[in-house]
Amino acid sequence: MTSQCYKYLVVTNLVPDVHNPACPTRVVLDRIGDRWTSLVVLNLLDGPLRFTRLRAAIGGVAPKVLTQTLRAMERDGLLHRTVHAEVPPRVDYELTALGRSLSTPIQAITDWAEAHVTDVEAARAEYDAAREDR
Amino acid sequence: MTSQCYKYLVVTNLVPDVHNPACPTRVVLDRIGDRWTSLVVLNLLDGPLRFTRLRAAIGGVAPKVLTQTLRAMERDGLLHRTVHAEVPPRVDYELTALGRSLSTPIQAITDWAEAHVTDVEAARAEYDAAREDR
DNA sequence: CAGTATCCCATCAGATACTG
DNA sequence: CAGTATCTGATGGGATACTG
Repeated sequence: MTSQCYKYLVVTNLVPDVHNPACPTRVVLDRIGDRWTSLVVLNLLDGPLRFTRLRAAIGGVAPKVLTQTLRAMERDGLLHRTVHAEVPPRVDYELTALGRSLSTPIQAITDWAEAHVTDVEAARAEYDAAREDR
Repeated sequence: MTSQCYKYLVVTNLVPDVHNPACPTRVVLDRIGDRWTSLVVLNLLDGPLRFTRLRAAIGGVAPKVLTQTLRAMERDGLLHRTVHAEVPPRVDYELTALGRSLSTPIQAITDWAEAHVTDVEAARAEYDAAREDR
């Protein structure tokens, strides 16, 4: 149920800490592994955006889902949500320093992906071809 | 439906490539964002393991799920699966060079998590406390 | 404009039992 | 030993319509 905690694995090669409910790396993977969080981070790096602009910048995200994503990120301290007392309403989303710092691991993933996606796709094609021969 | 591709976002700030079905970063996030792949990578860094040993090393993963994970990783060229013609059967799982290289972005995530998990948890506590006051 | 409210589905993941 | 088969539930994500 609970998984090994990466911290102890990487640092000391210890046995699984089965009763650790909040493995740091698991927390982060659950967040940036979702569909939209990393795109939100990248799109807000240049400065704050309001809801509709952000949604258009990302593309293809339903308003409900974007709201969920932004609320979760706000809760985690990754961004600030600022409601301006205007009509029509204006809400700005801006990364915190913590949120901006998340671009480092995201960039590491993007870099790896760019460098190796052709290898992955070749491997998939080969694997699938081998299975088709039967 | 299809999301913006990270490549064009990061490199050129272009508009969403809505019809790109295989955004490299999306492919990678879908893989390492799952529950077990990154733990498999970390546990195989020191050398090959057979199924049951790997399962014990990771801890808490059902055999069906581990098999799914390993098959997907094999298909992506991240590891080799070697069946020895013995009784009882012996199957070794060993990372490829590609699989080992994946430890770089995984490590970037782990590092970020270790460095900032207290910030995230503090933000969560604050957020939840603020909501409870009503 | 910035969301909510509903409904819905696919997928992931786990539990459990069984097998070549 | 190294899986497969089956069932099940949780959750993430999406479509659509509506509202303060």
